[in-house]
Amino acid sequence: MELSRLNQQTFLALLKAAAASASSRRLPSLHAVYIKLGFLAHTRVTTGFIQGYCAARRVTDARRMFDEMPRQDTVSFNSMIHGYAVSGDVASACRLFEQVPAPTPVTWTSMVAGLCRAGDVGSARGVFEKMPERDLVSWNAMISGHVGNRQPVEALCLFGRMMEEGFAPNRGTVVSVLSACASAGALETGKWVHVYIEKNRLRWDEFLGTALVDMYAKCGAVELALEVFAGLRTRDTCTWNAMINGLAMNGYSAMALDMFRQMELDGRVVPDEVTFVGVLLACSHGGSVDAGREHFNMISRKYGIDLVLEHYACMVDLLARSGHLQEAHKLITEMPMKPDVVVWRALLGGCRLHKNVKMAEIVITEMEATCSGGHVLLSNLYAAVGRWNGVEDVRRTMRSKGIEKIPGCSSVEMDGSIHEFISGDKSHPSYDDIHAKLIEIGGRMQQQGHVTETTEVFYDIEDEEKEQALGHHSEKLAIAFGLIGGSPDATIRIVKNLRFCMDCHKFAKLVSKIYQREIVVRDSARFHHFRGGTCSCNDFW
DNA sequence: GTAGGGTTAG
Repeated sequence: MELSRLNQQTFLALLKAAAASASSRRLPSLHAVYIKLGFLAHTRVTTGFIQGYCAARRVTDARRMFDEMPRQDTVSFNSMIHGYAVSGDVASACRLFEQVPAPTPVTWTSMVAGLCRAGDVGSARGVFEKMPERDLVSWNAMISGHVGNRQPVEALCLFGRMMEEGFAPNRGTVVSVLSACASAGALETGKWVHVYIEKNRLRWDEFLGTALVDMYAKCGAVELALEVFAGLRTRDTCTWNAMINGLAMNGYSAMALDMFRQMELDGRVVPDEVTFVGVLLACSHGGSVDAGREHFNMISRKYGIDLVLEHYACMVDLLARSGHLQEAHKLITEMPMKPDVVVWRALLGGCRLHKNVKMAEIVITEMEATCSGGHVLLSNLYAAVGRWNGVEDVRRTMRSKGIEKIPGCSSVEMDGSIHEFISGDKSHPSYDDIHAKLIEIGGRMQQQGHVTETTEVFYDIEDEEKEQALGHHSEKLAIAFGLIGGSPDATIRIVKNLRFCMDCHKFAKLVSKIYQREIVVRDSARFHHFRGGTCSCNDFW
């Protein structure tokens, strides 16, 4: 039977609608009609069904139709491969990829994206490099794959290569690249992208606005984030979330809460669970326990949003930080889901801050020791109160369980490229200069009568040795590097993967005073803006 | 528009 153009379009429209509604209950009945009318030979419509079933996470049904269709074309192959890739079945995607008669950039890109989604960036990159020809989307897929797998520096390098090869970035590209800049703290590159957007008049949408606001906020340039945010025509929930969270991370707690109020007043968008992570973060960094409790209660009562693990983690963090250790512990025991290591670590952090060893020991026995974070915190806590045998015990436990301490890593952007420093690493080409600078800094600090804090070094060793070990913390290397290079009045911007230790925090404060340099450090929890010997966090983190 | 790439939290 001939399927008229109208019917074909009607069918495709119906399919699209059916696939869009998450439950996809209508797919089977559409399927039945389709069989009854004998339309199986219509490749386009069958492909539509394949996509519909894939979108409904019914890949097996999609595959059955694919196998039954009389003429499989490139598009149906690609749709099927993409379906496998999205569902996480990379093996099947690979097998089918081998059978495609004439793979196009779309086919290859589906594989690249699928491997990235599955977390195998290495293989994805291998496939990407093997592609006979790449188009813009292929580049975008690989760039976003690196970003999604926490490899922002690789993403930025690839972006550079893409431009060298003459591809003009589009919105998809810049959104991913801005996200890379955000996680790497690459402000200069981010600014360049901003200029590129304006110059080439890329069309603004919520994705682009959000990515730009987020980039500025995550690079510690709050004023610029606010400026962009104010100038946006359209803002969705994500955009507001990026702004609220950006303010919270940078220590502007009151402004973050005010922004949330504005969001409510605006009325065009509805807060979601992410919004409240930002709001609670603001309360936490501002030390506002009461506001935190109020907002926490609001989440489900006023907004009907289900509380998720992150909300509990924030709340435990807030309570524990401000010394309400019992209440924090009680909240953990009462929460409806299994607490994860982030939650326990938040409580442990509070125990360390308030030097409550007893509670910390309870916590450590209650939490399943699967991650190094808790152990390191406990070990630091023992060190802080001088219980060196405790430190050694924890170390031994970690060794026996094969838990490794995550190495500290700090990065600095210099002249548009990112320099990474790993704790204790001596491999950077400028290491000798950095080392000399660190000695110079130490000398100037001593001249001014400052003694370094040594309580957070993990072993009971002589003080000089401890200082030596501290000298190698990654943020110190990065700060020294920042002092050597760049213009003498430029802000030194650093991104660190772990939290600041007490000593490095003090170090940064002193450097900002002695060298009259602004230093901005984003650690794993928040921002620290150092200026004239003080920090925006008021030593509360 | 029958196919591939994009933002926020943790």
